[in-house]
Amino acid sequence: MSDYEQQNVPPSSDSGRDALPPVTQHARQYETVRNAHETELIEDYVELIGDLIRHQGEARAADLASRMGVSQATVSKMIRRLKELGLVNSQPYRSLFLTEAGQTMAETSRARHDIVLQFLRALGVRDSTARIDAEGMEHHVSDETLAIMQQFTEKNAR
Amino acid sequence: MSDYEQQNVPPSSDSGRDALPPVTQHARQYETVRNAHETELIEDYVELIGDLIRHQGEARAADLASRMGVSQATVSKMIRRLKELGLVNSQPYRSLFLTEAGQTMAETSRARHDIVLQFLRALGVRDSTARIDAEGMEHHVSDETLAIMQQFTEKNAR
DNA sequence: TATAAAATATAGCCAAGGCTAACTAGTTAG
DNA sequence: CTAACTAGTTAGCCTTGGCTATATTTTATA
Ligand SMILES: [Mn+2]
Ligand SMILES: [Mn+2]
Ligand SMILES: [Mn+2]
Ligand SMILES: [Mn+2]
Repeated sequence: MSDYEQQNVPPSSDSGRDALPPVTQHARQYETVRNAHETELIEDYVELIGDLIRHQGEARAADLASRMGVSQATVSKMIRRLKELGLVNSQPYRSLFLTEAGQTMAETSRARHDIVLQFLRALGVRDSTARIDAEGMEHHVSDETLAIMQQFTEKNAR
Repeated sequence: MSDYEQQNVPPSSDSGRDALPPVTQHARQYETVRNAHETELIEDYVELIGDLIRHQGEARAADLASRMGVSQATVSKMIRRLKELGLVNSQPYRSLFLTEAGQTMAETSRARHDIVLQFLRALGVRDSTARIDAEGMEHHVSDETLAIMQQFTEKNAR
């Protein structure tokens, strides 16, 4: 009964600047983000396993835990998932290996990660900040944008 | 007993190019990403509610659902969370309002979102791609990088 | 070579963020 | 003014990705 309205500035045609995107396109934006989040962690783990093998000769669960900043139990559970997904091979209590599919994913992810990182550095972002930002951004950069970043980096300095 | 080793290329000093970051710093990268993911959705909802109010005069749960590409049940649950967090006010079955805190968050998020979007456009990314990428990237861009993006956009065209 | 320590695994708990199905409240048309 | 439709809520289920505590297995050391 009593009107509880608090403000309710009416549309008045064009209140703000940029209009809202069409509903379908808008929904696609968020859907893309949700999809990226589904694979993000998987990619980071696989990429890290690949990096550990390249840099230290082997990947142990304990290294994953300390580098990820997460408990060993969390890593253990994740490794089970990676095996189920056919990305990792290992015997219990032994170090980890990437399957063919895992190696492919690791390479793809690392390449993408590097492009984003180098782009940020080329833009003028400090190295430690660039590393942090790249870790999150890499999963949300389209191929189109990635290509443009790579060109930019090539042109602008090293 | 039998050796199951598959490859195991030893460290050989410097296998790859860029060395791995120190463990603590490396962990901080992933922690930052995890933190961003905790607030991401909240920010997107609040930002969207603000945008709907600005552009259509009110924000209804149904609009949130169609724009987010998600079921009404999901939105309803989220709204309860937003209320618990003190970001949103509403009576059951009525439209949504932002609290003071909610408005502040909406403005901050929108400003950040716009900077990232305009930066991508200035870089040369097509509009529809830029919108998709910005929706995910915005949550992983540090203040430092954001400032640099803004400068870049100002210098480089519109 | 026992035994202590370190690494890995498993169990069980929790919160977030999806979903469908069933129910309830508001709004609109006849 | 009632019936039908639309909008919003609630319940219950699921997966993901954290955690702690407790086993188990390997590895190192006395
Ligand atoms: Mn990452
Ligand atoms: Mn993300
Ligand atoms: Mn946004
Ligand atoms: Mn977003």
